[in-house]
Amino acid sequence: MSGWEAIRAEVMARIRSRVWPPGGLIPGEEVLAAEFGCARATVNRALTDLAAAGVLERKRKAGTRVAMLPVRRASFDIPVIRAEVAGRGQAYGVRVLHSGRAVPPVAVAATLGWTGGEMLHLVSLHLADGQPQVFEDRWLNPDVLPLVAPDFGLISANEWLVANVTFVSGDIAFSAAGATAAEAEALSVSVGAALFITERCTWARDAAITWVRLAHGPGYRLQTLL
Amino acid sequence: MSGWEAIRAEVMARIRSRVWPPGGLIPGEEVLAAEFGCARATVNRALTDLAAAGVLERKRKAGTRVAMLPVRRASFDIPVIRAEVAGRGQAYGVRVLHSGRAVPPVAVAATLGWTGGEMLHLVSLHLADGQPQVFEDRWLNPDVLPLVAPDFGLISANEWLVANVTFVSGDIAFSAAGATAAEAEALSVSVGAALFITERCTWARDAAITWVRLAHGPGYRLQTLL
DNA sequence: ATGGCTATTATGTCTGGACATAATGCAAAG
DNA sequence: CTTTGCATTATGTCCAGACATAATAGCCAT
Repeated sequence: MSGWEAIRAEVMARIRSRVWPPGGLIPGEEVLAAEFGCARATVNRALTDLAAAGVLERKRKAGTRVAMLPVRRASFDIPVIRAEVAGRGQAYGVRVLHSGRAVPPVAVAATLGWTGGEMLHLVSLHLADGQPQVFEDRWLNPDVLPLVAPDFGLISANEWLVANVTFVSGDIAFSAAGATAAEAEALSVSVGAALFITERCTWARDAAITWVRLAHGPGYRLQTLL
Repeated sequence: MSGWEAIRAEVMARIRSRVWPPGGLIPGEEVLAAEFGCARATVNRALTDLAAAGVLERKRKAGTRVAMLPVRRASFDIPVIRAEVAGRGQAYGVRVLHSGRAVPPVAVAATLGWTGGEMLHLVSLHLADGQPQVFEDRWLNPDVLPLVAPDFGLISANEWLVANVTFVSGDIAFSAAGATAAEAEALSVSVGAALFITERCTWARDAAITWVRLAHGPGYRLQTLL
């Protein structure tokens, strides 16, 4: 029960018991090192970790203080549909509903910064034990694909991209939206039913790779411990 | 352009350019330290950071390999309503719609592990420039409150708790749901409209503190960079 | 008072060394 | 052939000291 994790635990205990109240300044690293009988680097390791978790706020010279809001940041694993389904012991499957080339909607082109013409448009449905789970609407930059496009009915587009395309940056957003007609039919819900939406964009060095919108069926939750 | 962040950047560059492909084993810390002309601890700092971000997977003796899924983990700041509203330059306000004591619904009691009788029930509406933003439904353990309860019309329950109650653990979940009658009226949307839901539970050492469900108005997005 | 300069100080980072720990693979014993 | 145990090895952690950096606080001149 020693090491930097023990120090982190002790610091957390003092924060929770309000020995060090929110907003309060805590002793400097050297003082704590002396108290715990370890090197300053070890205290630094613990405090840096807590700062990364949002529990502490550190500034040079100003010192370290307890964050006003004890839990400011949460992190969780981005779900991979196949892994999620397999994790529940169900059989995973994809069904391609539509595949073709078209000019993307303005909203998609704008988000990706796409100024070319047509993109590859792929609409598919992810299944668990044959039951519809997630409705996927994806636009792909055709330049990132090989001349002979892979068969996205065999491997999901997401997994093919992860394995074959160098990605540089991206963003992800969560929201709620009513089911469109296409989504409603594919997911067997009524039009307008509340769906959980994940929207993801990825870019290579200077070119867009893909934009994807996942509509999760009812009951879907994204959960994490604080 | 030196230091452990430079090493992290260089490692990332090699991963992205597929010099080190997904699933591949990368050189050991000592080898990299020699190559970069720095101490092993510095390489360790960089690799540990990338492992925390989910980009690398490290195991003693087995070595370090590039994660199969390049972005497995995302983190973002948990929004604090008052801060969000203020950040947009709008005036923040709360309106308490209901306040009283009652036995909580089974679902709430079960999630919190509450076996007592009545809890404090608080329904309020968060406003930005007078416009409804978020509908809050909260159940509070009365034991954590002082004899003279604070006025939650002046300070939001969340902020009072953060400042006054020692919290130990909790969890948070995001989902989508259709607006209930009460939510629809308060937020000026139609019944059944898709709302983004945040649900949070917190516990003290052994007792429940609070359960809260926030229903965000249409257009709400939770966004983060990858 | 006010503006800018400087000394101080807490954290950030790095070094080069050390021991701890866990997992692997080989070798010896059953 | 299987199992047990040991040596090897890569990462995990730690130390003591050093310098870098940023931000504060006080000082001084205007």
